[in-house]
Amino acid sequence: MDEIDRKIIGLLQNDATLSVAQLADKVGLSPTPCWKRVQKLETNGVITRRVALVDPEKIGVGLIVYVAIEAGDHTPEWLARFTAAIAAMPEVMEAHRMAGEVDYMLRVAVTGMSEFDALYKRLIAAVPMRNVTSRFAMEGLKYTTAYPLHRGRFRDRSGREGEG
Amino acid sequence: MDEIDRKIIGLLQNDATLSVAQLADKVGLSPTPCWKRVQKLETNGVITRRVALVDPEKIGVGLIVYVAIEAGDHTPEWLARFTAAIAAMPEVMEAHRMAGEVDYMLRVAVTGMSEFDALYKRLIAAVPMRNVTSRFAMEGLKYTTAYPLHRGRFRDRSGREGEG
DNA sequence: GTTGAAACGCCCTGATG
DNA sequence: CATCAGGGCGTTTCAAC
Repeated sequence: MDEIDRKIIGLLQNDATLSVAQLADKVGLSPTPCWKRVQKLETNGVITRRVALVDPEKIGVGLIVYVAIEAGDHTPEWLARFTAAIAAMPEVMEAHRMAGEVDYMLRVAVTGMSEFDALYKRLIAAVPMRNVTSRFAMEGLKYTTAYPLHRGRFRDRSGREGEG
Repeated sequence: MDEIDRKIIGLLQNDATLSVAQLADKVGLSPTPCWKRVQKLETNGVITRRVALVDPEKIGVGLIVYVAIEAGDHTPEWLARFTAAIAAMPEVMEAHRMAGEVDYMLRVAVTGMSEFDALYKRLIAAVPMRNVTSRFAMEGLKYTTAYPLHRGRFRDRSGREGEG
């Protein structure tokens, strides 16, 4: 994982339709080794998948809601049931277990308030909640799936800190 | 935008490496019209881009933080400066203007606490803040870029409600 | 909508230096 | 790492039904 690998990742995170030839040109490599690097990034699990991004407004899921949840109780069973419940809900696009007051944060995409209300009811029916706070988005200011890449800050297999 | 289009979107949201032939087979179409539908979805802006998704842990950005912000003042200038500031910060992967108490929500990806602290300082230096509340993710339970697709609930060009 | 068939480019794999 | 060469697949466009 060197500077060239990071360049490849950065480019592919923004446009996965780039051909190996174009990619090689942009990172200053010939196609063959560039192709091998891409393969290795995929087999190593760095690049996990290639997907199409869709305009949510165009398909009618314009309402984004952030949901902060406090668990009803703190048991493995609760977590298991909660995890299974949100896994089965396509409207829940993201879920994290948090540090601090709030136990879980969800990012939800729905068509509108009525659909969100239905989701809320399914959620509280699936598992007991101590508190649920929903925050509704009015306007999207920024959205990207590209993670930030740092000049040479990473941790390699041996566990040492790296610096490009 | 009919049921077949929605199937195509659903499949491509999960795997953009599918060939037109495979896609056509899965949606019950022959390759030619299937290819035309994909083209139309792209020119109409439904499919906006194709990107590679990366494992954040593998590239060292394992810390996800949700930041709730109350604006220092409510003026167009504040919003303009804030928007410009976060646009220039690759660590800020998502930003929404919210309804209710919290004015803005950010989703941030960083290498660790020290980097988050540096980002926080850049943020409050860029524009005055009334309140900033940061919540740190311990564990990711779910993540998808695929928006939910509803059986025939959409709004077509003429503005009428549609039902498949 | 369907099938069939072209042309072209790219993917992927070897070989060599 | 670079370059060259090749087979095979997929895309893209065309024709006709």
